[in-house]
Amino acid sequence: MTRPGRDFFEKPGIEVARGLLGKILVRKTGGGIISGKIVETEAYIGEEDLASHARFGKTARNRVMYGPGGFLYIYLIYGIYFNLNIVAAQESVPEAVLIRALQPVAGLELIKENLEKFGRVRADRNLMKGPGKLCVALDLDKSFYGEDLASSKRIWIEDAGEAPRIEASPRIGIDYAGAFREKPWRFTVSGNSFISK
DNA sequence: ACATGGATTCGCT
DNA sequence: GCGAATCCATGTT
Repeated sequence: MTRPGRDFFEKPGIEVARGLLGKILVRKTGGGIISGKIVETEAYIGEEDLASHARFGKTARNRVMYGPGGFLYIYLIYGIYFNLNIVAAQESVPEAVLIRALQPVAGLELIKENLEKFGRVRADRNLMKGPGKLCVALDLDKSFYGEDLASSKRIWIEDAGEAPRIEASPRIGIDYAGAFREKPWRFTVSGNSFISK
């Protein structure tokens, strides 16, 4: 297992979104290791992408998107859930990849504990399907904003050497995005049952 | 300051 | 497959 370095992330967002599929996201908590295979991603590409948080330019919230690739962009959505993004492309180019679903690999008990703690989410179904639940399962919060995947000791990516077959489709939940609504920038591992839809 | 609205989820059909 | 709840951080759209 090798850990992708800065160069892996400092490529166009679409390439990173595809490249992340089949890789393992590892989270080290006080209780142990949680890990999952990335099976669903979405790319958000630049200020002209009307679905992207960068569409209004640089703000306090999205500033990390304008930094170098490989850092985490985490934000609160609907007042309750966090979403996990990985910044792509080079400094000053605001691109990011939303992680939408993981296939559990290790730490199933910890995942269930985290979901139970959250209360709203039942622990017995669809463990890491959907970006909000995935963050609950991994016990991620605002303190991970700006975390560096290339050097962090509590969250990182490992390359399992897999090159899965990939399908592209329109992104989820962005009906407001006008001409960008139909862009096929959502990527899934072909035939995998752990994707969110 | 504060109204706004959302890169969702769940539960019901 | 669809509709509605939910609620706080964000940007002032």
